[in-house]
Amino acid sequence: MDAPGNWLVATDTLLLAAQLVDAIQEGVARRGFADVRPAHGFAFVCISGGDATIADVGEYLGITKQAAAQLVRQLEERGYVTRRPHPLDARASLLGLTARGAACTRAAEEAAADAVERWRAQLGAARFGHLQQALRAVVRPGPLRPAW
Amino acid sequence: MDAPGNWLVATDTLLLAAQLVDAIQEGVARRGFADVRPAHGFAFVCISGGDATIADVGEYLGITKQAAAQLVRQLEERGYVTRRPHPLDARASLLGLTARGAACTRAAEEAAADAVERWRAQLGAARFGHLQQALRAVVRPGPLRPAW
DNA sequence: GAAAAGTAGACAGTTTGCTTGTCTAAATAG
DNA sequence: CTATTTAGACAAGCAAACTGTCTACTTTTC
Repeated sequence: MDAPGNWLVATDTLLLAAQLVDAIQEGVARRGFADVRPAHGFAFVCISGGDATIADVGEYLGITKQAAAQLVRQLEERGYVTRRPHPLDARASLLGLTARGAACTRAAEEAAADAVERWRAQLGAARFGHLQQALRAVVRPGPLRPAW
Repeated sequence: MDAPGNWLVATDTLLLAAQLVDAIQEGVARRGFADVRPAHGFAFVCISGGDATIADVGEYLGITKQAAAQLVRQLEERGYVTRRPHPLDARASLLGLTARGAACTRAAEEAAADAVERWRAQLGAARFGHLQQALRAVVRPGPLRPAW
């Protein structure tokens, strides 16, 4: 029941994710976006989908509306996000990425791709494919919370 | 260069790690340890190694000595950790796990093993073995910081 | 062996990211 | 038209991190 390898797999997973986050963070900063945190990047993903509101961002990140509002305000002040009135609901605002926001999203994707590319190089195409498949199979879709 | 699958692999990795953290946290709480956070668990790993000081914990977790001191104080108050004088250095204290601390560590390992066991069940032995191997191959040893 | 420099950890204050609670204005259901 | 829900703002509070400063002890250097 208590397969000894399982704990090792767990720590490897956590360690790998932590290193990936660090690599993305570092790569994004190196590309000129030093004032964004990982959670901001995840918010970008949600916002770039188009037509997201503050409440949507909150639900996506698994935080309260208030926390999401604060996060969006920061991104607005820093020039990553704009708000325009919702055409159908005068209470709400629709969020959108500025050019800088889109550039930052691209930087994050590039940094992530670079890091993952190293995995591919280390594993070779076949084993990398297995990894890719296995991840897809065990992960459940859900919000990308900046947990722990 | 910009392999489209890479970003997906990255988000799957992050998502999987977040879900794993949640599962461990939930399993540990269900086993009777509701007052510990993930970072505490990582501190236990460091402390259970034996002969760790507060500064060691701080370095291991990638936080300042002050933050580590506060964390250790909480764990002491909650009965997970003890301090004894350092035999060679009157300034320092050596940390150790109490029985409760050891039990909590075991609970975390069990919860993690349970979560990973689900992966094994979903993948089958062969594909799980590939995952295990691939993780081992790409992860670099390092401190298990509660990053992001 | 004494003076200088470094280190372990405590104490105090500040920042930050999140929380709950309350409020408004607008939308929707009856 | 009234009652309920909802989007988001405002305020206060909490907790985990940070920096800065201090004391006591060790280690290094002369």
